[in-house]
Amino acid sequence: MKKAGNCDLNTCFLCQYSIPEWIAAVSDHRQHLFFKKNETIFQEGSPVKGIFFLYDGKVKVHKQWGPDKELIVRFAQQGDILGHRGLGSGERLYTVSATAIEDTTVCYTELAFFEASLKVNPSLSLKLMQFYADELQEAERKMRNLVHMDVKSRLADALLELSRLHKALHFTISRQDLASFSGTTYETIYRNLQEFIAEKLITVEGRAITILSEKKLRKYIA
Amino acid sequence: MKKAGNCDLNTCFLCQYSIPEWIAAVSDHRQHLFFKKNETIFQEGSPVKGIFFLYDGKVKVHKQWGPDKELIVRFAQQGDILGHRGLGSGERLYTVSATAIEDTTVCYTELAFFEASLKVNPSLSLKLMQFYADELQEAERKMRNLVHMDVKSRLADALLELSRLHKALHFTISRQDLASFSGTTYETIYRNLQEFIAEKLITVEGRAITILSEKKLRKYIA
DNA sequence: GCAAAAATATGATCTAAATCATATTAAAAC
DNA sequence: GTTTTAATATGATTTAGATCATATTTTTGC
Repeated sequence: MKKAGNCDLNTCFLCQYSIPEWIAAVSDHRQHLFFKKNETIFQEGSPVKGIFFLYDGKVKVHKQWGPDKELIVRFAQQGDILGHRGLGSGERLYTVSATAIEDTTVCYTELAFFEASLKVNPSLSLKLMQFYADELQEAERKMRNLVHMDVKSRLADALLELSRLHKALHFTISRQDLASFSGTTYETIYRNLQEFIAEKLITVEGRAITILSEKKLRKYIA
Repeated sequence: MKKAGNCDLNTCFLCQYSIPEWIAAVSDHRQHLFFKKNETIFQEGSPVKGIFFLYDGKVKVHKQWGPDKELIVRFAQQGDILGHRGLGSGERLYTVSATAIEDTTVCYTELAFFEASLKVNPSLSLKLMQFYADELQEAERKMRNLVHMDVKSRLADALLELSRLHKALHFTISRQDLASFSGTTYETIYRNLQEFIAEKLITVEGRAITILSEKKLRKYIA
């Protein structure tokens, strides 16, 4: 991790929903950080010192289980806030890890500054609250899916979610990450991908996946 | 559902974190509702008109799956807010159902009034945000448990959670609800309860469960 | 550029937990 | 207070998906 070039003060969650007068303060208090692919941005269990905003790149937000198992709870996109789970009432420890899955630039602000920003910018608070509500809904939907849907349906859901995030029918992801995101194992993902390929719902070249029929994929979810 | 006696304007999430000057307004805008055991307070998929606060009784917050499967995401306690997931950015539909599991009194306020309350009471907004952060953390922890822990461990987790909520080692819950809360089926819960009884970690009399060894139960989770 | 590590491919085996089936008991409704 | 309905008890059967094993390919660190 090293410092990186400046962000445009216009892209991230913080800048987008702060009043114009506050942007100068943001500019003073932000810090740019660069993470290479596979570098850890923050680690589950370590103390929360600040909040991150993804300026460029891709990040997976995940929970560890033992030495070699994980669950990916979210893929963060440009502009997204990272580390906000630490704002809860308990001890201030990150409850998830964040890892760059490609070279990534983030803006960082100390917790105190972010909390000041919330006080100064009502619409930032409001948006953050909405964001929490949305994430909570999504987490609970996923919980229900884990309990009641089979792997193939969860994989279909994951593929559609990834397509939505990338705003494209084509995207790149490792099978391992796809497994961790679908709440299953590599082997099971491998087999189910084969099935989707055979059914001509997707094509796969290495890590690149292309959705051929969003519609048919969606049928697996309902 | 029918009207019920007045609340004390001191118990619920809304009153607790509103400034004293606002309480009169709350008093004017609240409505008391009474729900008998098994009555639905609100239904997943129906439009959000307002927010509820649990004054007395017990409520399960659950997601439906098909005609006869569900997942209980939370048991609400006295003072708790209900319906707040509706505050997200999407369409204003409840994403969960809430059902009284014993005779229950709730306070109800229309959405507009609650949103006004948020604007007037910064500490209410702050608390709500913390509450969201906490719920999100918990939901993601449960997701991880669903993926990586076996049923027995999840049952242990559920029992300890129920004990925490009731602030007692003794509580009452149907096996069906315990299954829906642990993300499994009635039969599997039945068998695992038998095992815990055999191991002398709990005793069971009808729907009443008593935890004998919190410590040993906790070992199943780590 | 090469060695080591990680990710992928794919079959074989195993097992936890779902489903099915049926009896019994308890609770709620009329 | 009896009928209907829902919850509980418990064994038998099935199955989805995890785990294991091993070969191959790809990526990454030095």
